[in-house]
Amino acid sequence: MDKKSPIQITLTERDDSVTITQWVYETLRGAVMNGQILPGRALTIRELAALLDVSPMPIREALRQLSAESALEIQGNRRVMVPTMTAMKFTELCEARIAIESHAAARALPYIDATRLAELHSLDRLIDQAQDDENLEQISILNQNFHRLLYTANPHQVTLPLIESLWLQLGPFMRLATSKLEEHYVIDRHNEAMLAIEKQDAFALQLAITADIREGIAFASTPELLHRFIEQSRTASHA
Amino acid sequence: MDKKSPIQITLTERDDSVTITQWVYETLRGAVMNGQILPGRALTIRELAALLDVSPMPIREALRQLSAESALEIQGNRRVMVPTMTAMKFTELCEARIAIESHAAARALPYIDATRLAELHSLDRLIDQAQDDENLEQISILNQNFHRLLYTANPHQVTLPLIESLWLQLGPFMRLATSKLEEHYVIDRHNEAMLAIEKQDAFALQLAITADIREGIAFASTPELLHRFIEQSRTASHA
DNA sequence: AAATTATTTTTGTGATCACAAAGTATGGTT
DNA sequence: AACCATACTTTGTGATCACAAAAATAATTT
Repeated sequence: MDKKSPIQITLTERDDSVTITQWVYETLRGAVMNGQILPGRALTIRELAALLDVSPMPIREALRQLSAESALEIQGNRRVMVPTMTAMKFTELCEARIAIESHAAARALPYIDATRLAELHSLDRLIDQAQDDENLEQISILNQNFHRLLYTANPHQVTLPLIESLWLQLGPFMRLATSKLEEHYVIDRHNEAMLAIEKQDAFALQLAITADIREGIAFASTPELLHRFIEQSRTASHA
Repeated sequence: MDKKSPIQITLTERDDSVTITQWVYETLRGAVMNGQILPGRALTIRELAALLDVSPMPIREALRQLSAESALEIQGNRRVMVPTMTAMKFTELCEARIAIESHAAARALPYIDATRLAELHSLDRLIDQAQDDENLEQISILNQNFHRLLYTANPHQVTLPLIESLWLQLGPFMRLATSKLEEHYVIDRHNEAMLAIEKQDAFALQLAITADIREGIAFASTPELLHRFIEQSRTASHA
């Protein structure tokens, strides 16, 4: 058991108002999102239960939910693991993000009022600030919040769960991408998006979102770098 | 308990090679898909356990998975139910289908070889046949198979789980729509799609898929009819 | 020594139990 | 008769246990 790569999960204080299962779910979700669990690493219920100091039951439920969200993968052996990434899959995930998120943005556009636009602006300012501080973790979170705030303007919106699933699958690798951030290479596409919102220009908004996603992936990591990392992470699972 | 609307779930023979949880999941999924459970109807673990004659455990797992797929909804009370539909949500689901599925089709196009095209053709013939027999249930299933076969041509495809989630949410209402089928109103957009495939014309394929989805919803049910049914189904939950 | 079989351990699955919170019904008070 | 407090029931949650399948290890044979 010890020969398997160790898992270092950041544990947050558990609020009693929340069920254990929910807490486990959020904890494991965070661990996957932050790349704390290596792709291909087999996860066992009892191991995680011991790690999080709970009974196997909440683990089972959380694992099943994460699997349904494609954050984890159930192999034929009934074993659960973080899915391995391939360059092609990475491309597909990014293109899916663009297709769905630009659609979600256009659908949200008519519902964005002055209040929400102001909120978007203030979020954007926080992102600028985080960029000055070079706080990569923060940038990533705030960027997600920006997108979420945009799409949820549509009160009838149904795509956010799908989008979050894609984020989850890309999570570990987005993190790598941002970790390579060095220059002021990040052109702020959010301003472009907000300008489009003010003009109620759906097409321009879609272009801005598309560009934002594409650059968010490409700004630091060249295709070659990406490719190399992906292949490297696949071999890591053999450890 | 008996004052609640009764649930009539079609039980299939359980294969021993499959886990009970898996069987329960498929059974409940089918029940939701076929509209056998009224939206808004509260589902309890013990009730379903008694109904399917299994212990509460597999029910719990299946419910959690279905909730993660947006097939069921967890209320604040921790109660689980089939989500209620609104006209706006219905529109959003359809538009999401179009956005994602036309994208998935375009992405699959380069991978469709002669073998798969032949399979698509033979599926299409089966659909024609089912249409002659006015076998609505069959048409619905075969139509899904057609779309699935198309999208899964792409070996790196990541959107099918998302698409299936949308199908699940639309399920009960798609069923209504097809139940209104009377005339030969159904123009076959599948031929259009397959022609586009032969020409390797991505844009034409997207148009065909879009038209297919749009008509699949609209061909029998006028917006007014749809609206009326949706409102009606909402009040049904008060029974 | 390599491959195959046998044994032991680990693991997921599913059933049962205990408990607290939510819901429902009941009975008493205004 | 309407309202509220109390008792009772139902329900989800989480822990524990039993078991069979799978994995890993050890033993045996070719």
